[in-house]
Amino acid sequence: MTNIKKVSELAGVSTATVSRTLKMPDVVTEQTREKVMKAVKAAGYRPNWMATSVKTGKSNSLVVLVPNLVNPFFMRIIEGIEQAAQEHGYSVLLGDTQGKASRENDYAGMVLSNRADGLIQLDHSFPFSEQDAELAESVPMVSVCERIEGNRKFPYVELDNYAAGRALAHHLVSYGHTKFGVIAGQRTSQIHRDRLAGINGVLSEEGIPLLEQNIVGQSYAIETGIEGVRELLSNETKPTAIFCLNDDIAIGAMHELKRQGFSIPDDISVTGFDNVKVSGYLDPPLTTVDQPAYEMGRRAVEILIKKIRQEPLRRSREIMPFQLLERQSSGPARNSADESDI
Amino acid sequence: MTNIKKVSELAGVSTATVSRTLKMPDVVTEQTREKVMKAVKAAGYRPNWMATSVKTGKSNSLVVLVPNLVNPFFMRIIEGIEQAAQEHGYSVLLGDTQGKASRENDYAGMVLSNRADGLIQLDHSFPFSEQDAELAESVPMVSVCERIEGNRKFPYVELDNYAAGRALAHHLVSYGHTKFGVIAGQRTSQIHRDRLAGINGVLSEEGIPLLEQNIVGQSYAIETGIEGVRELLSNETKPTAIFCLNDDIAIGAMHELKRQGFSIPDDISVTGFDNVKVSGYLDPPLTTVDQPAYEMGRRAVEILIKKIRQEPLRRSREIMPFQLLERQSSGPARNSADESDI
DNA sequence: GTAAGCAGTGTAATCGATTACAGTCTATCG
DNA sequence: CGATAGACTGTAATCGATTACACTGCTTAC
Repeated sequence: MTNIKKVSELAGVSTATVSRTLKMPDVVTEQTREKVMKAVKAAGYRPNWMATSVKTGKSNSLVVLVPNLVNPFFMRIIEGIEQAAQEHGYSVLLGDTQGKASRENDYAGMVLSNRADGLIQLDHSFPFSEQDAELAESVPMVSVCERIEGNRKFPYVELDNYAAGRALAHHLVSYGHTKFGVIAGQRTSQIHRDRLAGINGVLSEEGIPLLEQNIVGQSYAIETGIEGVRELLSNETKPTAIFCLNDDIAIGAMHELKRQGFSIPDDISVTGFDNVKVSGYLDPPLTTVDQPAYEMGRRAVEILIKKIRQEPLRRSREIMPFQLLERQSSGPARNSADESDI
Repeated sequence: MTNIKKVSELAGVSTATVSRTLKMPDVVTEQTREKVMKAVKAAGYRPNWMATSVKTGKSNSLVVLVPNLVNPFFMRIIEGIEQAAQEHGYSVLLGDTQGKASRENDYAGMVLSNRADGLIQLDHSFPFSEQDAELAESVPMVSVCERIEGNRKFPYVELDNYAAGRALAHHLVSYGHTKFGVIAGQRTSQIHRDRLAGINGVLSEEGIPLLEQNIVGQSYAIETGIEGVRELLSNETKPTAIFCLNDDIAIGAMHELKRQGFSIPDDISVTGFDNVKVSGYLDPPLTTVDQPAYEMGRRAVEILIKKIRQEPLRRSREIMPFQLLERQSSGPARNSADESDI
């Protein structure tokens, strides 16, 4: 292994000078700088990252906790995180938690053992274990999309999910829909509550009931959409419009509806959430809410780095703008009241 | 910061004993073990990861170089990588290269500076810069899906892309197709060459020509599929079947074909490659080749760790099995020879 | 001509661990 | 009873850097 000592011997200077040449080139003479640089090249020397980290106490790494890697929406966020981190000289440790607490504990522990300087949580849970909870209070941590549960004071970057829920609801109500179904994801998350509250807000203002039995599903997967549709259609009052709480669910829902011979949106309208790449290329293209996922990832990193550097935050909540994308999976409600069978 | 010294004072033992209690619990007395563990708990102590790494010379991290995070196929691979790494006590540093050499250099450099112990490359390029090339010879590196270019001797895990190309071609030829189009991704990659060679192999055996002008596209994106279809349909002889060299391209191609009023597969058959999650839920579901992406990621890690530990490899090429999924986007070729307009 | 100041470099302490080596204590054996 | 082995524990060197402090030599000011 080529270390700083070897280089210093090669260059005929002290290790201190080598270190200075590399970190603060302007404090050494041009002569020595040249000597040192030549030795560095000759030896193929790279400072040992770990050693530098021990000394400086900074790892220049961030951990990102993701419940599920395959969701393209998360990946957009992570892309933003990765870019911004890179630009600030940080690197990203990937923590696929699969939503399991033990995994979260493990990855979150990285910050406590100086393996990472900060933590970005994409899920809604507090990722530390009970016994680490106290230590964790001072850990730089930010959540994106979700809000960390409990009355913790961690900053977060999220969408105005309530308003987005309202926007979608208004959109469908204005098309004359009165019978709704909802296929939900993780029920325990704040996202779920906010989106549903937004939808419910509009519906109750309009005097439209949303029965508990018409809210089905509990995971953000394509299969949930399929099962959700089956469940909704087995109820006595069939919906003419289905809110899917993310695009994957909507993909499954649309697939199953078409398989059963329903036409979208003529028989039933479907909406999603997130605007993943494919949703614009489905048949029909999916009406959904666009989230600036990439930008949200970037913002999370900027906030986190401020936290790490102990710079003051202007605000601890960052609400990003959404955009309702009215595409062709939603349309006017059927006129007649009886489409009990096709 | 709570360090080992503080704990040792708290427990009334030496730092050596603390270290031993944590790493080799069986060499200390039960008494001291208890004392130490109590102090560890009381102080909320976690060994400093960086310090351990400096001493042991191992970072227990792997870098993964990905050209594009949003491709769900890559994410499946990374999921496998992440899982396997975790199980072996390694963590994953994510390197989104965007296909740029400078980025690759940066991330690959992590191994040279002891920030990571090994490297997994998902792209086909040799990720080190010219001046690092020599040092890089001894770096533990594995490529997945792709093969690192140049006559380097790095192990890789891949599909039999040639055979998979042949399988798809056989499938379409057996349906009576004779006029083909290909929408390709990255032309420089080995994958591209192998898949195309497989297709070409079958076609030439069958005496079916594949003109250069019917091979279009050069990136693995949905938009490539759209543009590719436009380009193919503007040629004088229109294809009755289109090979898309990945599923994203196929998604775009199907979308554009349907937009132009073509029926799939009645007018034109479409095939993909990779079997990403959504491809089974498209309308019609996409005929494609399934790659065991998750498993490939796992295998890559296993091989890499063997390399890191300098254990001998049984073989340096790992060819994974594929599976042709015949779904509904492909079917019999139209009988008539003239479907010049619809 | 001497003191002060400054630029450039070296010496050695330090970061937080691990671990070779040495030392202490107890148990066992002849 | 003394020697010896074995079980624990402590001391201090070490990993590969960074950096406070000290030192040297030169310039400038009085």
